[in-house]
Amino acid sequence: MKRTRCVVILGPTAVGKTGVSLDLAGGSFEIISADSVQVYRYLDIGSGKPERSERDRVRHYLIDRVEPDVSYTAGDFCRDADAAVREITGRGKVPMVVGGTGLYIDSFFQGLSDIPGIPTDIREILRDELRDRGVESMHGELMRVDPVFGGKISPRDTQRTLRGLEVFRATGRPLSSYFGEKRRHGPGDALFIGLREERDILRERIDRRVEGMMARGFVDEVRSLRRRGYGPGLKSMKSIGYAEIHRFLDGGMKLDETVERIKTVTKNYAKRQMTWFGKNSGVRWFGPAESNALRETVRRWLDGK
RNA sequence: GGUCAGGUAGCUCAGUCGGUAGAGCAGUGGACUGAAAAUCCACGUGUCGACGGUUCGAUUCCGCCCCUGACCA
Repeated sequence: MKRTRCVVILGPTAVGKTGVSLDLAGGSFEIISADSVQVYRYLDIGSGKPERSERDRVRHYLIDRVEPDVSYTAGDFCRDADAAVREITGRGKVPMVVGGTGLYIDSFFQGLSDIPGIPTDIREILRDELRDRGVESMHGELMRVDPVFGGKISPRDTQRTLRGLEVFRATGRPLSSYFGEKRRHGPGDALFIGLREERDILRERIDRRVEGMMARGFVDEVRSLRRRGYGPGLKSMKSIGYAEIHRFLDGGMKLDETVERIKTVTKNYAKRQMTWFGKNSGVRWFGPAESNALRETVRRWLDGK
């Protein structure tokens, strides 16, 4: 078996990826969700998961993959997506990767360096040190052990500073020393399709989408998450909307402010996604009026074995 | 009607002991190797409410007017 064929649908939030992918799926595709929030069980409304009925119609992978208290990563995604691709092709179908998490998609198709997992105690120690010393001091330490990586990031970039340090402490090697060693993951033969929408229209769609989530009981969803013991400290609960509603439930914001805030941060996010995907060469972009051309492109690609 | 507090960037506000002003948020552009819906970087000229006065010079001081809020009637 050589290169597995695969279609990828990407684009900013609220652009309509779910609808388009379900339209295209027909009987020949099964969908792999490349979405860092839809992987979590119980995060349904706020993550914009496809409806149950839609998931019954077309088989979906990597939705509800883990409980909300685990920390799912890009590496996990690569492994899981790999297995899903194998399963789908084994069933005689074509995998369609659909999602807006650029890091997941790039990691899967361009590969991720093979860095060992980090023991949780190292992460905990780092978090304590961060609290005591502050980011800049931590970044100073990173500059001593990995000036290449440290020099590329801001001294205030908490996330990457900690990442650099945890890799060094766990493996004794600078993170940057792994960068040359890439392991290829995804299928080599993929058709990348980007969904685009005019900026102002996308912003309006986001407003309506957030309002729809609130109407469908987003707040209750977060309440029940809390009842199950999934509090605001969890990684999954830092996701857009969830973090804001936790704050609302803790009395930190009024409801109307919360809704406005969610709309705003969703728009911020859509912009970041467009920046990410914009860098991606080899993506064929389609607007909302070009669904026929899109369909035709996919059909031709499928037939052109 | 009176008193007090305000009217400064799209929004919330800071400031100028008189020399035409700057933060946060928003917005725009960008980065991105296992938390990525995360994390981070860059970009700040606007009749400083209107009109007069004082002054070499007023957004700043004075007068008057308009608007907003609170309180008193």
